Amino acid sequence: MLDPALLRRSPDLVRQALAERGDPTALDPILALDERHRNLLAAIDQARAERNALSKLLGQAHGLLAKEGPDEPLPEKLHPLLALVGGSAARVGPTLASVIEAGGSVVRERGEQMRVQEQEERQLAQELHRHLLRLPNLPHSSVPRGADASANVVVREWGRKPQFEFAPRPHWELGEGLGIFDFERGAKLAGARFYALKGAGARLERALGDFMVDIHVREHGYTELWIPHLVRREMMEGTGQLPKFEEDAYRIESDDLFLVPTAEVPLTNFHGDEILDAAQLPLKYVALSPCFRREAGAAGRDTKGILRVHQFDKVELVKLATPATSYDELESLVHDAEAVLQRLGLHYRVLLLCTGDLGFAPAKTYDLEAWSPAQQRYIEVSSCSNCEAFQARRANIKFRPAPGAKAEHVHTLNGSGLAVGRTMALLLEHYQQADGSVNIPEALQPYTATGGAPLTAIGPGARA
RNA sequence: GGAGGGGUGGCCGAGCGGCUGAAGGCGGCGGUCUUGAAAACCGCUAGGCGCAAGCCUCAUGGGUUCGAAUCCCAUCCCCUCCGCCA
Repeated sequence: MLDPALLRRSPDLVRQALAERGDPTALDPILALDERHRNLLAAIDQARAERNALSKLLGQAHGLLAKEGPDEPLPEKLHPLLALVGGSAARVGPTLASVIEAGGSVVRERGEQMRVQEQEERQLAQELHRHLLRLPNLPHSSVPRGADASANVVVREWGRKPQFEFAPRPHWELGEGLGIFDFERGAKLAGARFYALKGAGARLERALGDFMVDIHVREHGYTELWIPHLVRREMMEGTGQLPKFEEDAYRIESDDLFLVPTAEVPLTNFHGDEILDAAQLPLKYVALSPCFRREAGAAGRDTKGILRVHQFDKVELVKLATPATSYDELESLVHDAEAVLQRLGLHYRVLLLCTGDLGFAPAKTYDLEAWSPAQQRYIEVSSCSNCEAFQARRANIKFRPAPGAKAEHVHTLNGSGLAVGRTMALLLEHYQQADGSVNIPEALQPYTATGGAPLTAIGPGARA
């Protein structure tokens, strides 16, 4: 969600930024709604102030009435009542009882009016909120302008395209040939775009996930989290998947829960409705989780292999940072993700997405794309973004810059570190041999072997 | 699934229908004292909107009332016990 104050203060700036994102959705209806809403609020405010004042005096009058009796004249300090009731002692009558009666009916009337106004106000507020939730984030000033992916900028490349003395085969052929992918049975179980892994394939999936999490925990200082894979609707709203993209998500109707499309949702919302100490920031979390996506609208794309499927594993990185450091944190987040590809020896490039290719919540995004020798193209294996306060505002995540200071929204960042399924696919293609076998890169071998360093204890101070 | 308890400020926790935006404690901040620190003592310390006056917020919505954190109804959420169970 954008800062409503910004919309009011600099509508032109916002309009322009939204246009650059290719989403010139009318800001103007929102501004109009906002104005109506605020006017109404002011009116209600004033009406309520008057009613409160009257009520308070009436309360005192009631007190006197109980003590003194109904025919007491109105004491001096309650004379303001007469003005509020809209009469003089002569018209209303000089006694306590008569003033109370007149006052009561005035308040009742005003209450009726206010009730109507309040109802309208609530509707306006809701409508405004609905609109605001559908407005995408504004691009950061360092984001290149462009209408679509063709305007993305290659920031750097790492490694080299592997050369083969034979025609490299695509991962789905390799996987089926080795008997480690089973597309048919996956589809039998759950339908198209689901698959199964077998033997070394299943092991490789687990190994890759562990390998990635360990790097981030041990070397990059992230705290591992294990989180629910089903989340409430509000969490999906918090990170921006809802309300606009509900058709992309799997939903459990009986409980109105959603299967997470990415661990970004539970990780980012982990501190929802909290005020954090500045000293704890940045918070860095990593989780390995399955991701569920309906891929609505992707019909016909990437139908072969495991690049576009309804369920895959992903290691996700999330940071909560102060606004002052969030862009530095974004750079280091990208490096954290890159480290995994480097360790695996996979050639990749880093892409800075242009305004038109930016997702809904991010202000700035780098994509990591690894090379597919078989398809002769780069495949996205990670997307690292700074969402600034966009998600924090929705999820209500704040921090206190200094003790006693006013709480501000944190900046939220997220990035894949990495998508496990796609990484496995590209790894198979990279390390394939002429005979259809595949070598396991050295860095991964401790994880594909059984055993490893045993966990001997869990306790305070233990490094997980 | 059955029965019950509960949702109040950064946290814990009180709160006769009006003087309660809310006692008390913890935590935090500032001060006194001290060579310094601790302890002790004193003071300050919810959020939102608004230039301000002021208004809103005691889970959410509705109702009763001149007036609701306090009474009634509905919804959501949390917890406890029992049953079932990886």
